[in-house]
Amino acid sequence: MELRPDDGRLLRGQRSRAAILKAARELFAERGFDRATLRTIAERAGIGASSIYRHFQSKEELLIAELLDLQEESWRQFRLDDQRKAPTRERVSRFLDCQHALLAEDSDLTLIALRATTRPGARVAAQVLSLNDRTIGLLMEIMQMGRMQANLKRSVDVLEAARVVFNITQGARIPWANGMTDAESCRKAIQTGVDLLFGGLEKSQ
Amino acid sequence: MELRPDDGRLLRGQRSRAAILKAARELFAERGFDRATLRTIAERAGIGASSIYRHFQSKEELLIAELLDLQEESWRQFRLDDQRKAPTRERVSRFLDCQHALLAEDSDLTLIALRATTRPGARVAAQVLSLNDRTIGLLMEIMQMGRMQANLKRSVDVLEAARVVFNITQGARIPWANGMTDAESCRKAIQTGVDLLFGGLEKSQ
DNA sequence: TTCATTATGCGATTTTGTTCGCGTTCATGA
DNA sequence: TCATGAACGCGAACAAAATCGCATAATGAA
Repeated sequence: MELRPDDGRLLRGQRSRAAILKAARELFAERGFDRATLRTIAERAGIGASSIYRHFQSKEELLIAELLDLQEESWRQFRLDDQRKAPTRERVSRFLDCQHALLAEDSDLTLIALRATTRPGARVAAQVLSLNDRTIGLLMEIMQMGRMQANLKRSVDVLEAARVVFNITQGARIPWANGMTDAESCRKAIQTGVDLLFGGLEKSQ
Repeated sequence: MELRPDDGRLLRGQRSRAAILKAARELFAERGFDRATLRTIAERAGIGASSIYRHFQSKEELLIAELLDLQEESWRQFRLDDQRKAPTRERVSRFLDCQHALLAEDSDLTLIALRATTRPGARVAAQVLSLNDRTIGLLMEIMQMGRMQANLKRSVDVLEAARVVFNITQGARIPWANGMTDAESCRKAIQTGVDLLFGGLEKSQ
């Protein structure tokens, strides 16, 4: 039987879900993902620890929900003043800068998203991979436009190119998220990588 | 006080360590990393579960030891008939093919190595990151030679270029390790990525 | 020998993510 | 009014990695 959207049980559930997410965000920010236990999150949210599993399938999902919002926001900011006629390289750079600006505030997010992709079969892995695919899709869109405008070589496989760009960002963030480089070096590494990709390595004769 | 290398305690420790690694490899191969518990590993190795921690700091380290061997082996195979005068692109491709051929037999290894890099502060994370750096170093060597032989543009930052190549491989392996593509598609994705990087995306005028 | 030191081994315990069984609440329909 | 079913909540329990305190064995120094 179908429940009406304003059913009292559903409403209570939504309040709980929101309280859990709020508590989780706070505690992740205070102690980091691994040090924030589900029991303390539940306590702050005012419910029992096991009740969390009525709303999320795993601890990681608590963070991924946040990553999803963040990505949406970065795309929104990018589109805010995207010059569709600008050179493809510049558009890609701006896209990555928008993303970096937001991600740079929370290295845990990057790390846990990556960790989630090492849980084959889990729903959270599929979520992150599909989120990655959406990012790749947007990059592909930008590059496809460049290819049409004869800005890029016609021989370029835009899907593969978008994947390469994505992998460059992903790879550059790992040392940063491990505290081995700062956010600015991470940004520069991404930019350098993109420049190399666009310009190519081989001497043109 | 310094212990002699043939001290009875050290020898016993080495035997235990070897037994643990042997049992771990077998069980990882039989059930995969996550399904192999430390208790069963310890049981097969003929020791107590907690004793494993005398020799390794975490379960993941048991697998990383294997990854280390595998990398050494792939480098050995690469050097076996490396044509130092061949075009840089070809040398890089061969390098990656050697690596892929060995890794393709064990997707768990790739996945757990990646997961290990999401454990900031842990020794295993540093181990994997430093192993990655060695791979990047070898790639850099190859490209530096190409740059000297005027095979690559002089403006190329070989370290960054090597990082990009590495990130391409790393990124391409995630969907494969999650069972979303097969090993051959993974290999092709790596090759396509490298080709794009060498050729560049932009139209040369 | 005796004592101190060091590496190793181990059972008990802790920690933490997750599952289970049961109860509660709330709308619906006969 | 009362049974039904669905979403939610919870304490107990489970699973597995990791920690702790203590015991044992091996060696060298006194």
